[in-house]
Amino acid sequence: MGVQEVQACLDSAHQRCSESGLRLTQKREQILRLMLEAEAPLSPYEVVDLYNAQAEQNMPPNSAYRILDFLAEANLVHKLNSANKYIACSHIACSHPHSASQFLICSQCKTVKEVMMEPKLLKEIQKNVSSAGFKMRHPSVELECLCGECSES
Amino acid sequence: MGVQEVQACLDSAHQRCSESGLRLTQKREQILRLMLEAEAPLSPYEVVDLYNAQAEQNMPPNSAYRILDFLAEANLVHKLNSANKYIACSHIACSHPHSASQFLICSQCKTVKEVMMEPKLLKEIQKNVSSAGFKMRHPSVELECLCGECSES
DNA sequence: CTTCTAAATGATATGTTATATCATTGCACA
DNA sequence: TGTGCAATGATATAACATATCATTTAGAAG
Ligand SMILES: [Zn+2]
Ligand SMILES: [Zn+2]
Ligand SMILES: [Zn+2]
Ligand SMILES: [Zn+2]
Repeated sequence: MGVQEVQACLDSAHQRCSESGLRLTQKREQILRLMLEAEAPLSPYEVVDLYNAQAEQNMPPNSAYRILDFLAEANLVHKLNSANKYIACSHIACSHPHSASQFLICSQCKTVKEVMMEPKLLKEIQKNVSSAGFKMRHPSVELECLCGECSES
Repeated sequence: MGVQEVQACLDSAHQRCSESGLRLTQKREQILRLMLEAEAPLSPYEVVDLYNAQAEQNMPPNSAYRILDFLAEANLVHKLNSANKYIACSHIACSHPHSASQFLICSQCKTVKEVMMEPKLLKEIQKNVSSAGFKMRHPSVELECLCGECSES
């Protein structure tokens, strides 16, 4: 992701946060930028290492955990449960509201693609939930895949 | 799950394993029984504790990890990525083949319900994967929910 | 029924990840 | 310019996961 795209995401993130009364502090913004530039899933400890290398500071692990939690709560990053890592949302600068996503994860090269679920599909899933007497709060659809490149070789 | 149901699952598991050339050893069977009786997600360390309490033996953690891995590979238990726990498959004794499942997880009481995905739904998900140029290997659909009881109170 | 072999399990150590607790900083608001 | 609460830092430790090598066990071969 180019510098100007990253900046667009950060701007959009600031706007969205202030609209919802969330505080995108300097540290949180720094971590978000880092995630946007990484374009790959990062664990909290990997975030710490990257941050400390770049900023020549010393962020403690619990701060990384807290900040990633915040960003995930704000839908600016997503947690990939199958890897216990986080990845920047691919739709921060998009105008449409963020609905549920499918995450296509290449088991070989670890590339991740975030695809919005069509309303029809989401409704289909929702239907099964309701008929079991449950109420859905947050779906997590992670698909272990092979990406185009990796399935060729 | 009653004693006779557990036994039916174990019998079915033995049959399925021998058909696929897998070895459902004594330890593996003991752990599977334990999971069937628990009817709740258990972490490897919880399995160790339960086993050691019941059998008054001392299973090391790595054995629990290995055995749970084996059982998951054999589709006799499933790994819940969002909790890093395992739960016995609800369809061991069923005659139909095991396709992909949705896991409805109550965030409050941690009840889990495993619901088979209808082919139509699976195909819908698959479609999005293909159109992104990926090949699906193993879907993980975990839905953070409130169960019937918990959503009332 | 032995003996052999590979797979499974145990023992042990250690690396990694996650969290708990309290102190300190810094920003919003009066 | 204080005052209070949210955010972050410092530190310790708990919980989780894995690596390595030894030992046992189960199945195959003779
Ligand atoms: Zn997103
Ligand atoms: Zn790939
Ligand atoms: Zn199942
Ligand atoms: Zn519940």
